[in-house]
Amino acid sequence: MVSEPGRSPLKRERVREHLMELVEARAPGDPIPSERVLCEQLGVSRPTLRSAVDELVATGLLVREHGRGMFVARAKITQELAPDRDGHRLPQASGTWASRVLEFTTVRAGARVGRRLRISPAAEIAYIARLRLVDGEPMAIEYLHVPAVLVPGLRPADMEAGDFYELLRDRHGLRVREAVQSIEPTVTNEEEARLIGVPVLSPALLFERLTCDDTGRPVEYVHSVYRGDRYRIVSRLTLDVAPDPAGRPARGHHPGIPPGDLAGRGEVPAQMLGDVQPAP
Amino acid sequence: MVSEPGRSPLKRERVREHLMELVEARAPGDPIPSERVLCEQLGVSRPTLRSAVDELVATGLLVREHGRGMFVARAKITQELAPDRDGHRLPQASGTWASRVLEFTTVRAGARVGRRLRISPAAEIAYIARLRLVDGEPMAIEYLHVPAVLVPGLRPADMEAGDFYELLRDRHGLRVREAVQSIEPTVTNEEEARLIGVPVLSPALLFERLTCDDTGRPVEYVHSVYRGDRYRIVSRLTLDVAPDPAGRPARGHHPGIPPGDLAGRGEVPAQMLGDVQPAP
DNA sequence: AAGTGGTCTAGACCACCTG
DNA sequence: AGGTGGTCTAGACCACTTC
Repeated sequence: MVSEPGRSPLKRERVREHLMELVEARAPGDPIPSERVLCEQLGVSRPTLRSAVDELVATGLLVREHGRGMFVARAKITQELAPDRDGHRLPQASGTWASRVLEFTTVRAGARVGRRLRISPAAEIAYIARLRLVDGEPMAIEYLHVPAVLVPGLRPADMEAGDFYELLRDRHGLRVREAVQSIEPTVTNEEEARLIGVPVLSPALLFERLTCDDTGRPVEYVHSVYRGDRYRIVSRLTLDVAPDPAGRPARGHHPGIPPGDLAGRGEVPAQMLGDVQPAP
Repeated sequence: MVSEPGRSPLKRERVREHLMELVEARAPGDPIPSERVLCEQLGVSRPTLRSAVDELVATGLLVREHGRGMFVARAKITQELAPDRDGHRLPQASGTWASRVLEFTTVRAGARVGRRLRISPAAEIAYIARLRLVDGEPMAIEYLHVPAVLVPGLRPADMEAGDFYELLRDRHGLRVREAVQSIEPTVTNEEEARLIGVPVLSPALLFERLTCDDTGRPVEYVHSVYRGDRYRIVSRLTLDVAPDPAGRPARGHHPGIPPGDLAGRGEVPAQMLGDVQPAP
């Protein structure tokens, strides 16, 4: 059968719109019709239908459950941001954090990690992969790299209890002082998706952090992936547009706000958030 | 033809591994074989091959160009994080920011926005959609909502030049004081992808911000989507593990570091970064 | 057993780019 | 014209869940 050749801007998009109406007409947790039923109703093949569903799943509006069906997501990914009546109380961090060590080995640093930690690529490092859990639910996967000479006798159990930085101080005499951290959006690959329990290609936050001790020596390089459907960064910013219009400009004093929001320039304090990486 | 039923853990994953080897063996910008050639080499159908490619494109390792082919991405999505020899200089923000107004209308707030801005759903707001550009390249799409009574006479051109907060102060007598902002990872939908020039389902950062003036009255609600392949947040953190082991715990004094990195508890300062949204 | 989502195939047509 | 990626189809088999 040949479909009408008129301008039909992406069948997938049409299906997505229909799905979004279905979602909006239902309450969180409600089931929606099965893939095969929707295919027939909409007159599309299953891969096409599934492709549209993929998008809503990635956006966090729909969830699939294997032999059961598809359901309107319970936790809206964009939930209420701001203040509950009195004050400006921010959503509090909650839940109990725990760790489960997945891998604990000593390996050579290699070129990439060695460069970051400023040690020889042949130097040994403790490599730890651990799952971070909140109230027993996987929240993130974390890959730590620490020069082995700095943490003799480190055991896996050490990485499942307490504060790692306190351990560095109390047992190894290392005082962390400063860290440079980058945050960027990513999507989960197969391994990450499996470990933190989300679909492949789900939104996630990628953290990279290089931590130095009080002598400026790098002590840890951390690479971690946080699931995007349950983790967000919330910050309260104190703004201060220059009280004196003629005085020194107050630009660059708005940590956490993307620079373009504030001015036509790009000067941003390295101090906190809000930096741009120019494309090489 | 029936494929050997042995444990073949996802054909797609096998293809992805092969593709990653191809990428690593080439320099940025180099072409890789065409989809049909790869299908034959790997013995998979084209949808399967494309599904694997989709993942690498989303990750930022590959780029597709319509009638031309597939190429190793030029800009590595995870670029060098840390310090260039002397000091700890952070990558500086760079480039010239500009704005292009896409839509400028006055509409009723509606339930969602009205609630956020703490005004009647029937109250009018200025709704502005604008593209944010860096050196002429699209970087983000931004949706502003400002109560119309606060900004009489606001014109589209006002939103393309200068600092909006300074405009609020100088022309409308509003002094922004505080903002609550959330940052979460997301993926682009069709509209966002088209506007900022990335593939659908690319990683992106979703900002939401509610800004209040010095009387605590909300003056703007902003929702913006930043492309993930060219934008990242970089911060320098000054850490301070309690110098006195017996004193009050220094926990919660590490802004920007996910709480689980520090302790088994969940107490995190609302002050800055690093909050968890429990699933409702 | 029957229904669900998860994966994969083989082939088709289109739009775009390069000779 | 011939290659490339972009989209879609119709059908198959599997794994999981429910009855």
